[in-house]
This record gives sequence, C-alpha cells and structure tokens, in this order.
Amino acid sequence: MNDAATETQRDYRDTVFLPRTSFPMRGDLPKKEPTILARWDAMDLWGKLRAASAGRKLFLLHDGPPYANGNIHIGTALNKIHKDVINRTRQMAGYDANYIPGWDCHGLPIEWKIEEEYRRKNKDKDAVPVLDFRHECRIYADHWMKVQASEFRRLGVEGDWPQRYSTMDYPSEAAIAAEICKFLLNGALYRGLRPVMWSPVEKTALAEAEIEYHDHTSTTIWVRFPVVKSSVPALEGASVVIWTTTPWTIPGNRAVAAGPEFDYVVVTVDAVADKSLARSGEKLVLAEALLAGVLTDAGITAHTVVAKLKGADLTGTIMAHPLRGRGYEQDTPLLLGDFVTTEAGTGFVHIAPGHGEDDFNLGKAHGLEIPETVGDDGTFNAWVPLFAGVHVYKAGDPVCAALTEAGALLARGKIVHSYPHSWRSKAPLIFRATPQWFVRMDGPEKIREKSLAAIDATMFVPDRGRNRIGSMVANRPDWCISRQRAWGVPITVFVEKRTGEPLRDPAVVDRIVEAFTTEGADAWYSSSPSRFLGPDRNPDEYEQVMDIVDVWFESGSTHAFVLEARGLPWPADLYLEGSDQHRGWFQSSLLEAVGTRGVAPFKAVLTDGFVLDEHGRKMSKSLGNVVAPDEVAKQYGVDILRLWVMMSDTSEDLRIGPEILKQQAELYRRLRNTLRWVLGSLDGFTEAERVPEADMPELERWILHRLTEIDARVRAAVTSYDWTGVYPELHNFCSVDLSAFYFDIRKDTIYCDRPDSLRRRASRSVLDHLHRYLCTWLAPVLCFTAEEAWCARFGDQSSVHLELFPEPPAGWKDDALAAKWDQIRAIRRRITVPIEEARKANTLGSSLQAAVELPLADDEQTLLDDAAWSEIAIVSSVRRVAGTGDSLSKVTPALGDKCARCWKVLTEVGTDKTHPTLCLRCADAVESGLVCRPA
RNA sequence: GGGCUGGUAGCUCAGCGUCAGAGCACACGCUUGAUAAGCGUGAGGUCGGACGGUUCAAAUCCUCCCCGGCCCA
Repeated sequence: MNDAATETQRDYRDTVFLPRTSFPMRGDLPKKEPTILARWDAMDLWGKLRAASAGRKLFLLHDGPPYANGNIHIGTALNKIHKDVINRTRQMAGYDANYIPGWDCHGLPIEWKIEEEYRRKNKDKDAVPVLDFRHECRIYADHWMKVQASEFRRLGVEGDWPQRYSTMDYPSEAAIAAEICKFLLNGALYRGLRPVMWSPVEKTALAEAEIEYHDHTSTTIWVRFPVVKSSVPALEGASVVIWTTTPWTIPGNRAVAAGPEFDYVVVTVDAVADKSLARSGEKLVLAEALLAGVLTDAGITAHTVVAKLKGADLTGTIMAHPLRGRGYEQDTPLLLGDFVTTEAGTGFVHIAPGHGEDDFNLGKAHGLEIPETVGDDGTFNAWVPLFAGVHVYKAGDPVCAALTEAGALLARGKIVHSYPHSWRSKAPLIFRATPQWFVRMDGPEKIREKSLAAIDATMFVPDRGRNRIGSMVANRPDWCISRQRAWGVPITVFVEKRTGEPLRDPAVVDRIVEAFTTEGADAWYSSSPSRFLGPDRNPDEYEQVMDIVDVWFESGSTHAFVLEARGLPWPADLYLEGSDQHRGWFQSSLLEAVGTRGVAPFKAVLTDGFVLDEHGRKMSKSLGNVVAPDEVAKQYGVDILRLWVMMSDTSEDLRIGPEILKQQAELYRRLRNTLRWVLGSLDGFTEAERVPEADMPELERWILHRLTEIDARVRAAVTSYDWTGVYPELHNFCSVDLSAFYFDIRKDTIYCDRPDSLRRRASRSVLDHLHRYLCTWLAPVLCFTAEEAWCARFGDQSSVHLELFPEPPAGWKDDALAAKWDQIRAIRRRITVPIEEARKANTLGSSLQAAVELPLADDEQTLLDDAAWSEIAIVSSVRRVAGTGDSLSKVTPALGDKCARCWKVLTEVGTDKTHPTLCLRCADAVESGLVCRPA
C-alpha cells in the first residue's frame, strides 16, 4: 500500500491511451518503397487485381507508347504516374481497369544511334546487310525497353508488364502491315509527287514531328523577271521583282505569284548609289507597301512612279525566266495567290512548284510542270543547266553569279531567320518534290470529314483540346507515310510496272501478313517477291516498294494490335498523353482508325501539360535545371513525386524543382502523420466497440458528413478525369478538419476516457472509417504509403489496392449539421484569439489553463452547452454569456487544480479520496480497471 | 509571324461581376501524452501591365501591350 505522500505523486501516464502503432513517423521511402514493390511481385498483386475484378465493368486506358531510347525523364514520369492514378482510381471505383503498357520501337532516332556506333567504329553503314542492321536496331530497342520498364515499375506504375506491347513484336509488325494494306485496298493510299521536308544529310523525307526550327543565315536575292508579254501597257519593258531566301530554288522556278488585292506600282529608276546593281532608267514592278524598303535594299536613290495597279490586273502577264538564254527558256506566268503577303520581300513570290507547299498547290492548280531539280543527296540533278552537281547549300554564289551575268540580279543580302532543321542531324532541310506514299484526306473515304465528326463525338479533358486537334485536322495536308529508311515496317505494296498502279489484291495482303506474323517484317527483305505475289504473277512485272512507314502510322495503329487483337474494349475509354500529342499520337491514331474503321479509337482524350522548372522555364541540360525522376526517388521517394503530380493542375504546365519538392515532402508529412495518429489511436479497436451513427455525438457525425462530401468529389473526378484540386482538398481536410480540429479535440477522449465510454467508442468508430477512407483515397496516389498504413492494421497479407473506395451510407450526409458546425468553428475563434492574447500577457500557457466567458448572440446560445464548448475549445471551462456575436471571450486562469491525468484544471480535483490528484472522470476511468494496457 | 493557352501572397492552387481566399513555407508564442510531431496567433498580394474600355460595381467582361508554355510557319 502506498502512503499519502507517494499517492500525490503517482504517475498516471500508464493509464492514458497514448497512440500506439508500428507505422513510423518518418517514411524512409527511398528504402521502403522497393521492399513494398518486391512484396507486390511476390504476392502477384496484378494477378489478384485482375482476378478480383473479373466480370466488373471494363475500363481501358490505352497506353501511348514512349520511344524506346534512353532513360525516362520527368515528363514521361508525369505521364505514367498520371495514367497509373487514373487506372487505380477507376479500379477502386469498381471497374476492371486493365492496363497494357507499350513501346514505340522503330524509327529514325534508334537507327541514328546504330549508325553513330558504326561511325565510331569506322564501319560503312551502306555495306552492312539490311537485315543485320535491323537486327542491331532491335537489340538496341529491346535494351531500352527493359530499362524503361524497370524505371516505370519503380514509379509504382501497375500494369500487365509481362504482356507489354511493342511496335516491333512480330504480331505488331504484321498488324501494322495489315493496317497499311487496308488503306491500300480501300483506295486511300496513293503514290504522288509532292514537296516534302527532305533532309539531304539523312537522305529521307521527314515528318512534321521530326523537324525543329533554328536560326539560319540565308542568302537573300532580289531578282528581275523581264516582262515579255502583258495586256497592261505600263508593264512593257519592265521587270517584275521577286525576293527569295532560297536562291537554289531559282532553277526550279516556273511562275511568279502576286496578291490579288495588293497595290502594285511600276517605277522608273532615276538614280542609283555606288555598287548598286540597279540601272538608271529601268522599270521595275513592286508592291507599293514594300517600295521604300526595296529601293533602299537595291541602292536606288531616286525614282518615279509611272503606274499603279492592283495585283488582279497583272494576271496574264508573261515573263522570261531570269536565266533565259542559258538553258532556262520557259515562260514564267504571273499568277495570283492568297498566300502572298506584304510583310517582307517585294510583294511578288517566285514559285518553284517542287520546293514549297504553296508553290506546289499553285503549280498544280495551273497545270505547271513540277521539275525535280534536286536529288536525294541535295545536289542538282544532271539535267539542270548551269548547276548540275552543285549542292543546294552551296548554291548561293553560283546562282548569284549566273543571275548577275544574265543581268537579272537586282540586289543581294543576308538574313537570319527561323528555318527548319532535322531533329537528329540538326542539318537544315529543304522542300523537295519526291515520289512519296500518301493517305488522302479528302477522297471518297472522307477521312478528314469523318475525323472532324469523331472529334465532335469525343470527350476532351480539358475541352480546349478539341479546338486544338480540330483546327489541325481541318487544315492538314494529306498524310505522307513513307520514309526512305531501314528500321521500321515496310510499306508492303507492289506497284505494277506497266501501269504504275499499286497492286490491290487481298490474297497478296494475306500472304504478307501471315509471313510477318511468324517472321516479322524482316520477311519483306529476306523473301523473294514471288512468295507474296503468288504463283500467278510474274515478279518481273512488279516493283516492290522498299520505303518504310512513318512511325506515327505505327503508333497510330496500336489500337488495332493492342486492343482489338487482344479482345480488349474498342474504342478505348481513354487516351492520356502530353498536350503535344494533339499533333502526334492523338491525331495519327484518329486518322488511322477513321481511315480503317470510320470512328475514333478513343472515347475520351485527356492531356497533361509540360514540365518546367521552378521559374517556369524549359528544362535543359545547359541551364542545369533538369529534375530526374530517379533522383527524386532516391532523395525523397516516389510517393513524393506522385504527390507532386496530383497536387498540381495537370491540364496546365507544371513546375518542379528543389523548393517545390521540399514543399511536397512537407505536405506528405502532414498526410503521413494524420494516418499515424489514426492508426495509433485505433490501437486494439474491435468490431464490438463500434457505435451506430445515430448514437454518435454531433462532432463525429460532422466528420462522417465531411466524408460524404469528399467522397462525392472523388467520384466526380473518377468519371470526369479531372482531379485538379481533389488531393489538395483531401490534404486540407487532413490538416484543417482533422489534425487542427477533430483530433486536437478528441485527444482528451481517446487518451483519457474509459474505453467503454460512448464518446470514446464513437470517436474510435469514426477513426476506423477515417482509416479506411483515407487509405483508399490516398492509395492511387501514395501507392506505397497507403499500403503501409493499410497493412499496419490489417497485416502483410492484405493490400489496400485490392479494396474499393468505401461507399458512405446515405444517412451520413447532413447539410444542416455541416452548416451548424461551420458556425461553431467560426465562433471558436472568439476563444482562440483572446487565449493568444493571454499568452502574450503571460497569464496563460496551455489552453487547458483557461476559463472562458463566451459571449453569444441569442440565436447562438443553443448551439452547444457549456461542457460541449469547453470540449470544442479545449479549455477547462466555458460559461456562455449574452453578447453581440462579434465580441471576444473573456479568458481567465481556471480555478482549481490540474488533474494529473487529463491536465484539465478543475475545482473538483481533490474531491476523490482514492485519487486526490485526479478529476472525477479520470478517477472513474482508473478505477474501472479498463485503462491499464498491457505493456 | 499564326493557332491554342497561362500569368492571383515565397511555393502549390481556389475564386471568375458585389468587402482579395486556403494549405505549405515564414515570424512570434504555446505544448512537451501525435514530439525530427501537435496547437494558436500573425505578417505577407496596387490579383502580369494600361492610371485603357464596359459597368453603380472588375482578379472576374472587352481591347491593346509585356512575359512564359505547347503546336505550327
């Protein structure tokens, strides 16, 4: 037996239910995440997920294939994490969300890497057999596919990794060839001469996506086109002046274009400066708006305007090619073009139909010849007078020399302007007319029209994506799908030599597809044509096309060999990529599917933005502002990276950097500690303890109401795909509603009440719900932490990822209660503010030392009783008094002694004989015999 | 240069016609029974610019300009 002296000093700490949990405060994520990943592998979580959701409504996000080259970067990580979150939320919302990750494996960049290795070894690429070369490309792509797969898995991305797809799998190559042949058979595929962006270095045509723009210095020339025939008398003896930044296109000139609405003037040169190539007395024709500039550039110091006319008046005028008499004898007609501007130049555009989009279209409309002046290697063809063999990049001087000699050069200069370059070799490109294979947009297949209709029928998130892809599809030219390269799927077409027509025979197509399925596209190179043409055709009569197909066509066909071929839902529910893919994969997939199936391969298109650095600048090695995903994983853990994604507005560009990551780590800590307190306070909770909602205090019911609100927000996001603000709100809930309010208030109850008290049981029942709701809501994002917090309660055999979002019972929602508690929390500030003032005045430390007189307006008096107010405000006593509603409480030190167990200051302390240092509630709790926990 | 888009506290984001908001960071306290945690209070913004327009009233609507991003030329 203790004597009285020791009795007063008795330490009641052992009788207090402090939080107890194995869930540590610090995540130690970089170490822990890999072990959780290993556990998922060991338990075959993916297999369990698929089995558990068998028969549920299918949801299919079709993975856009990243390119199998190099380590993943932050943008790829963003996209894959975003996809993973979308998949997981759908899965937990009750769908069967299968996900097949895939890769884009063919194409120029990989080919380029292999060629680089050759160059390093001084090997001649053209001497390597094509099948060997293709084999090396395959090995290379396979290597990076494996590297990226492990990087994606480290990010926590869940999916069917063993069954991943790739564009270079044999069945994929066969399917791509089959898709090409669908266009062949339905007539949309044609071979035509067209100016395409051509790289003389790589000797291939390039797609828009393979082009970048850099500054380039070009020689500019002003050239006279002598008028030889015109219905306008003023033009007799005059020269129309053109301006161009590409002197090498002069040999390809076949016309000059004017703007129909512009004003043009005929001027007589009266005086010229030294070294000017202009001649006193000559007549020149120019746009009026550009006259001053041209006169300056040409060194003309005095002139007289002799006539003024509209562009439209000039039609029918015929000029001589400036090099007439030197092999260029053809006439040059003056045509009208809408594309002519008066922003720069002379108001006349020289037209070389083989070297520009506008030029080509205008030439075609007027039946002009489309000369092929330039060869694959960028040199003028042998038939080109004066310049045969000259490289176009070095043609500036020879062309100027010839023009000068012919008296046609009016002036010469230099300009630095943005000019297209190859994304691989960085070499400048040229427009060049070559025979290429195209998918027509406006044939009887109506690909453009149907695509626009498909865009209308698609859900875009955000909706502005619709505009973006819509205007691109409305204005794009026919799809050039041929590339003169080796690493890809060949355009499996034979052309009949006699007619020049492609052979459209389903039996031939079947033989090709069959061969590709078992041998891959290599079969095109390794087999004799007769294998495909069959016994009834003479291979000598056919040309086998050896071009490969644009990689965008391949990735645009993934819906066929990933979804259709595997019996997955078609069209996919969702495509989700960066907003740059409006021109890339979204569009190629759309055109491909519309051309072959008439509809889009997706029901919805979701885009994420670009990742910039902390200051909103582009990331680049030279700026040193690159954030690498694996470094974040090592320093903070993947959950921090995943949290960053979902705390951001993914529809806009996102920023990341050291400060922002630090902030995310702070936000994470709050979420983690919320889980930790819940777990610790739930220690030993059993079903027997649970209290029906109807018996719960209002505070508990208010928390349940809040759960219904967040649940509604989550479920809305599941269907709208718009998660912006949802996780910030969840964080806010944890921080403001739980940690700073509910938990803070209920600590007294959880720690000190008898375990059988209704209040404590009700609170623990709510904590049980909170644990389940928070873990499942967080699981799609903090996939590791939520799992850890789930298993901390339910054991290592369980997984939060096999759970569904719990459905709150309808009775939880109580808007009237919510309004009431909003009011209560607002009034609570009338207590916390004066407590702070008392602290400043040194009259108070802990809020439990305070006794409060709370002024309330009449209508506020009945909100809560005094005991409830003291509970809510965490003070030792509250007395309601009449007030105006906006006055602050009077705060004084509470009378009585501090209870040694719950620390409230109460006059009743000392009245219990057995426990003279305790308040009555605590004395009862201790005496109940229920509060001593096993150590 | 064109299309689309964004610019609200140090950071991440709300607000989108009627007194500028939240979280985090920061400062100052409290607590020491969520403790490499927790709580409170506070400071911080002429809402990119225009002494622009519409309106009784504008971050919020319109115009122009500046800066950034994506796509294109």
